[in-house]
Amino acid sequence: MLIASDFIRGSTEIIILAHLMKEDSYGYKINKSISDKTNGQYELKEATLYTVFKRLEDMEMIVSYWGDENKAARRRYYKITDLGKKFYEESKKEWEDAQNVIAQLIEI
Amino acid sequence: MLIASDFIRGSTEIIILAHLMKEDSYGYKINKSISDKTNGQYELKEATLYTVFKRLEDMEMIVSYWGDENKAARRRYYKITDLGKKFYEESKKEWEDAQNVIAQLIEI
DNA sequence: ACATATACCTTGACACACGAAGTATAATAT
DNA sequence: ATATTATACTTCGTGTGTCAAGGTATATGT
Repeated sequence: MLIASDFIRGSTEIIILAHLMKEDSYGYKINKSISDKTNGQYELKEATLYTVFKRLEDMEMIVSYWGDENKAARRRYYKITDLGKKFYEESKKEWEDAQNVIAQLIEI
Repeated sequence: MLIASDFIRGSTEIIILAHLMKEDSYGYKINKSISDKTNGQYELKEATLYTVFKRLEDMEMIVSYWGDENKAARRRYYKITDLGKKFYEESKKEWEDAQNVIAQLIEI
């Protein structure tokens, strides 16, 4: 079953940052990873993905650099900054708080 | 701490329907209840609240009627329909699924 | 030659939440 | 008496995040 995007909205930044906490990565790979991890239940649309990268870079949560592939299509890698790491940890707490609040309100 | 509204987005309908599952109610009271239940961590803005009522009524999830108060300010009461009850139960399941998916993606 | 997979980018539209403002009555404080 | 606060609903315009639809480019398989 597919996940309604309005339930995910606002979580895309954290999801991407969570990936970058592990290692530098690039858009296409991150999206594949999301799709795999959720058994196809969820995947970001490309337009959304690159919009979020742009936003996170403007916020200085991530920086980007071109991979030196001489073979395949060029990849733009993203790296999380110290600010981004801090933001990720805080956002995760906020997310948990929000889930608790909503769960209480809808009586789960 | 206040809850970021993007974490709530998409949950407002369920939150309101959850209240109406208990009993018919009106906007002001529902919002007070939300504020009380969350110890002030969250409250819907009035514009949002009435927008959601409008949307739910258009979707035939709820119906409304004027209260017969002869004393205080007039109240518009809302009642959940059978369709609304069904929608509520389904949405709750979807919400839980979405939370599990996100939790997995951000490694909680 | 053609299709498919990889990989990135941009533009415009849409839906939801919200800020700001307004209307109206009842209760309470000064 | 009159000013303020609490109750209660409404409408209009704006902003943000997501997405549909389109595009570019290279490598590999058939």
